[in-house]
Amino acid sequence: MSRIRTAFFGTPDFARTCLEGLIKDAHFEVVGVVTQPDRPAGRHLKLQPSPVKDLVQPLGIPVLCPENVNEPAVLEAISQWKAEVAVVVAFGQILKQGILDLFPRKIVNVHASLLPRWRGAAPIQRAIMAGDNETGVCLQVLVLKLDAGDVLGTRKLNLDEGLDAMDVHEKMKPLAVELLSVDLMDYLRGNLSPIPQDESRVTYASKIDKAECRIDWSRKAVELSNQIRGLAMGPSAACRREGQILKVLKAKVAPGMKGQPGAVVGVDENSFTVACGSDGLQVFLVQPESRARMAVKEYLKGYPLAVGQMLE
RNA sequence: CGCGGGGUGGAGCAGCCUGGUAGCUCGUUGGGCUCAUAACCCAAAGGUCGUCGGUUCAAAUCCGGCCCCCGCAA
Repeated sequence: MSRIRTAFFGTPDFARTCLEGLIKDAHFEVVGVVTQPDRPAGRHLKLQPSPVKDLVQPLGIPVLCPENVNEPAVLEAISQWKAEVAVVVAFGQILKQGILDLFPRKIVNVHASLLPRWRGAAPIQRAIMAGDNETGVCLQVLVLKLDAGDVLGTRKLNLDEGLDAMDVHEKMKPLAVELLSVDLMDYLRGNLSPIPQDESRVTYASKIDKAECRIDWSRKAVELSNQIRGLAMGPSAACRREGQILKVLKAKVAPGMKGQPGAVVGVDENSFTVACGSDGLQVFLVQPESRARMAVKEYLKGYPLAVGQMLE
């Protein structure tokens, strides 16, 4: 059995998991990887390799880290790999026609939503923030228009168990790997017909803006819960206590709690509850400014809260 | 040299500015109360105050070096 020569484009942790899956899969031979250049990151802004580069470098697989993949020189280097198929997962750069031409109908993308819903940058977060009941992962043929390709396969994920973006991200990993090992193979063998997206159902998942992280206590508790869960992976939702930022990382709706929005209306050993526009929000995990995240149980020992106190 | 916060009994914090008895909320252990308890009452154990040096009669506190941790940002 000859293995399919495969090129991989990806950058963060999620892409790394997908790549690991491909490398372990005997049907594929990963002959080259493209990822984002090392970026300054961490506490002193030292250059850090992407998770994908980190995985692949010790394995001796060729890696390209171009500032812009669409440069002719980069295209040329990629074509040298003589890959038959390309897989793109959270790469972070827009692929233009030049790349697509290297892999006619054989460049596919794993996208973390149920396309055509949530095309774009932050699909997991947007699905949760919008209060969707389900989301998922799908495999699509890459086309020039962002996330608008024919869909090859889908794996659904129920969203209604208080999962936050971090949880969903983790649950999606094995589903993505499955799409690449099963659905992609089916497609390449011609056993699967691509399904065009229904353009009337398209929504866009624009990237998260920091301004969206502010908790507005006058909103409904259920909306705040969605906001908190959706932002759990990125910057996190935050309010202020006496001028200091207080991130809220885990909370649930406390039905029936009433009070002036932002007022603490209940405190017990493991949580505190804040009144919202409707119902209340019971908070379990927080992160004070300049501190590590901590359970509210611990938080209350050092930062006592009393009923009646206001959060902004 | 990206910006900022911090290292104080097992946990989360206060005390530092204005040097002079190691504090708070918990936890742990023992005892009491109780039909009972994760509740309540009493008591106890447990800390080289990150580290090295300096100033001082005296340093958790002031000064300097070093180590470590965290947040923001990207």
